[in-house]
Amino acid sequence: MAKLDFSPIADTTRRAEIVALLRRAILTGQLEPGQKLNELRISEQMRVSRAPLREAMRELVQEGILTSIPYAGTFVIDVTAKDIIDAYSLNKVLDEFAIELTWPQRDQRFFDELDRRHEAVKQATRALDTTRQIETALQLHGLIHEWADNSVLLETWQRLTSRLQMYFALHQRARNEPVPAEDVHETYVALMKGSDMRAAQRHAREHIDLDFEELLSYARGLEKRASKN
Amino acid sequence: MAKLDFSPIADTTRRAEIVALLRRAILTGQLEPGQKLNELRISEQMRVSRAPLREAMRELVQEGILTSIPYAGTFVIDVTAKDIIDAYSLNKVLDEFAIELTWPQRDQRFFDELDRRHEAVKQATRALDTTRQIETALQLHGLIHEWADNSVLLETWQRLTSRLQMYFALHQRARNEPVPAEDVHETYVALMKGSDMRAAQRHAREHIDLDFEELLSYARGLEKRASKN
DNA sequence: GACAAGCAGATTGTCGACAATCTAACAAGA
DNA sequence: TCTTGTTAGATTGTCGACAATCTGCTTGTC
Repeated sequence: MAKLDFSPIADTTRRAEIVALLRRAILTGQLEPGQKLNELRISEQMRVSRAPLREAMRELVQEGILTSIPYAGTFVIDVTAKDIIDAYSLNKVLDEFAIELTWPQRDQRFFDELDRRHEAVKQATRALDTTRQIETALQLHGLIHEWADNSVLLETWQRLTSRLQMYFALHQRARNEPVPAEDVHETYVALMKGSDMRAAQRHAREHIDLDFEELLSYARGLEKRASKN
Repeated sequence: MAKLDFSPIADTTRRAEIVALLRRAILTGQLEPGQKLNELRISEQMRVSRAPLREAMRELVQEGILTSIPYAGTFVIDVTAKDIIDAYSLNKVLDEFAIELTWPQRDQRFFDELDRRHEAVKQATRALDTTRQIETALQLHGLIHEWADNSVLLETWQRLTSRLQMYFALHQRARNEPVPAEDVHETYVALMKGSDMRAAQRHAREHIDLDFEELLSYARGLEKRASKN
């Protein structure tokens, strides 16, 4: 028999498609933080009944990007400066752990995949596609978590990433400048190919802090705006 | 005005109650790993319709203790030795982080709460109430995560804890001996009250490893049994 | 004008029924 | 005997309607 790997077939339920649609809308900032999701309106727009929509929303609530208040409604989570700080500081810890687990397992396939994802970021950057740039950067970043061979870590990181992606998207949306033009991942990729694990861990931590400062200033702006109400 | 803290009123939806019921059934091992949840049967037993039940199940799927296959059913997650290893190794990392965050914030209220929870564990142990013993031990363990003042960390730890509680419950159920009789938390509490943070972190890691060995042997048994089918 | 009671509209929560899909058993053919 | 097609039953996925709850406005009273 030919040894062909079939990928799992796509989810065929409306629910799964709704989840994907909503998640994308939230993570790209099309649905803004705090905004209420009206079930009737959305279900009519999507041409589905409220049952699968509500189930989809329950999933996203547990995923941490929606929040629900009984009999009041379901809302996109609010973004506070503290949330961003918390998410980032945990992300650092997870990254250090992921690098530690991945390190002894690096092989040619890992390096190839690293390059592939790095290339995808550069391409999105050249195309000035900010949404895609965020996505690809997080995917590059996520390789160590996939490679770490720890399903709980991967799952945890993916949950965290949802929020990070949302924060970045909001940030990008807020300032209308184009994205950081130059390639900030060059050093990271080089270090992950190198032989000094501690250095890689250190850089991951510092590199994060870099983007972080920008995000935080955005979040502080949000805070101020909110406190006026 | 009298400064009285009101606790939030109970969730009034059926969905929330169903979630609580199902979670408890799973975490105490009344529903076994791999077991299928028949929607019609459960909804009849609980005297509710399938809609809130299905929404509840979606939540528990995202919580990581159920797994769903479209048109096939929703099942209690399987427990493999690797899952336990993964969960525990991540738990160690989170613990170290939580201790680091909590350390500078420890105050009298913290110490009091530590003692209170410690006392609850001892009481459950004396009463030979294994289920409650697991619960209280995890609550004692969770104090550092609550005190760390990092909402993302807390949320992450709670997700992880669900599984740990399930693993422990299964383990306790498997062997019919009474639980570890003596108080294994004495040292931990003392260290958390002390002044050597590194020592506390080290102990948390080692103490975990202790219980861990027992759990693992249980998981390996499961593996063997599964591979025979 | 301030305030409470009550009503109307909108929205969420829940229900029972129907449609789509899967599973397992059986039959037909090579 | 093995494979393939068919069918019946059971189960999950989805729908439209109804019940419970909230919100904001109006009304009446002081």
